[in-house]
Amino acid sequence: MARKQGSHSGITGPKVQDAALRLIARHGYAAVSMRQIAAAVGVQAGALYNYTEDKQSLLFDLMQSHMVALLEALAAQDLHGDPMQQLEQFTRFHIRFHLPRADHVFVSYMELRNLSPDNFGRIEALRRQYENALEAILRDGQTSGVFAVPDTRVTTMALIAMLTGLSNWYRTDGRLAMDAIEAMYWDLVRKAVAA
Amino acid sequence: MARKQGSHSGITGPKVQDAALRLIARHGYAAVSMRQIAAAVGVQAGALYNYTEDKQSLLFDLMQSHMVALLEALAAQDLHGDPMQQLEQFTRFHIRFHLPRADHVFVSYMELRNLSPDNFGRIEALRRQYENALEAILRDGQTSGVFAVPDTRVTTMALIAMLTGLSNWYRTDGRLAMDAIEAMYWDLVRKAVAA
DNA sequence: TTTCCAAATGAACGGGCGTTCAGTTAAATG
DNA sequence: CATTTAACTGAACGCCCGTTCATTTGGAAA
Repeated sequence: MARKQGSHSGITGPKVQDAALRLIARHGYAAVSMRQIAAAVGVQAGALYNYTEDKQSLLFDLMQSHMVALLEALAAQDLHGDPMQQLEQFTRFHIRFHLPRADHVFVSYMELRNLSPDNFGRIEALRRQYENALEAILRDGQTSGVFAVPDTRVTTMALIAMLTGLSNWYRTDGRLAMDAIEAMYWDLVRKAVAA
Repeated sequence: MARKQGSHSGITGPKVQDAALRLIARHGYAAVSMRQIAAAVGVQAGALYNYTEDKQSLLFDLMQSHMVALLEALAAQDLHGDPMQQLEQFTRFHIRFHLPRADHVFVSYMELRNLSPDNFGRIEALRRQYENALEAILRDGQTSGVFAVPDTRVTTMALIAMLTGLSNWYRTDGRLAMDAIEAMYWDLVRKAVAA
């Protein structure tokens, strides 16, 4: 019953990624089987291997594409103005990028230990790039006297944890809209680092 | 070769918990087998069932004991003084309690989705108790005008995420001692909520 | 209409899984 | 020393795992 209607490679491929993302975010990489992913796509397990080398690559590709999209979107922001303005742009960008991608965020931060050592190193390097972008803003502000942070590295990690943690409890049907959340978090960030 | 020397139930029991905690923190609940845990303890897989009803209970007990210990330690703090002082005590307590328990923290925040619905509800209730303790302080400070937070619930979640995230990158052999970290995080927290 | 081949099937591979349990061991008890 | 029993073994249960591959299918190309 192969190829029931039309050529499928352009359709099934993305469906595999989508199903894998949703299932892994929900149950965890180790708890999801290739047969479950295949069932969600509507094929047999063997067919998945037309679209991924193996299960590990499936996880790595999900995480890499998320990180690459994040870094590209950040670059496209073209942050400008003084450090305080740049920090506001970064903060709002972070929230706006992450909130609609709850599954990606979940997988990227919870499944690091299921990556092979090589793949872990690659994802870590991308993460560090992103952290460094924030730290550069904090250093600029510290130098120019706009910020008074105890340590730029520690503050970077603290702020990213605070912002990313939002994805763990925010619900689109909750009592607060994204704009309101964004304003509240910017308020907290601004005060925390202000001189 | 049963019972090689002395009665073991008081020894093997804790060893099972320790091995399970370390292995689950390292590899994840679903990725760790009962046989691996047994091997780390030095027994056969079947012997584990003298100490736990099943694998699920092993995970739940680890998380519950962590949360109960956290709430008991918090109660023992007997927070006193004005809201700002109480917030400082809470912040420093949180860091001092969590930093030496990296494995417990990791498991408690990463394996929630591997709990059965009933067990999930129980752990969530304990977590909410802890969050509420912080939110009560924030509300007091907001009422008395010492704090100026945008929303006590949002601020609670933001602060806890920031503080707990520390466990994900702090290394005891890193460049910063716990006391220094504690002071830095308190600095960030204080400024973020101050009126 | 015939040929071609991308796409998917379905069975099979060896192996590991959580859990149970009859049997064995050796420390504790009398 | 004889008995009891807590602690553990080792084998077995049925089941699911990731991955491979010969085979089948049916739309597209000639």
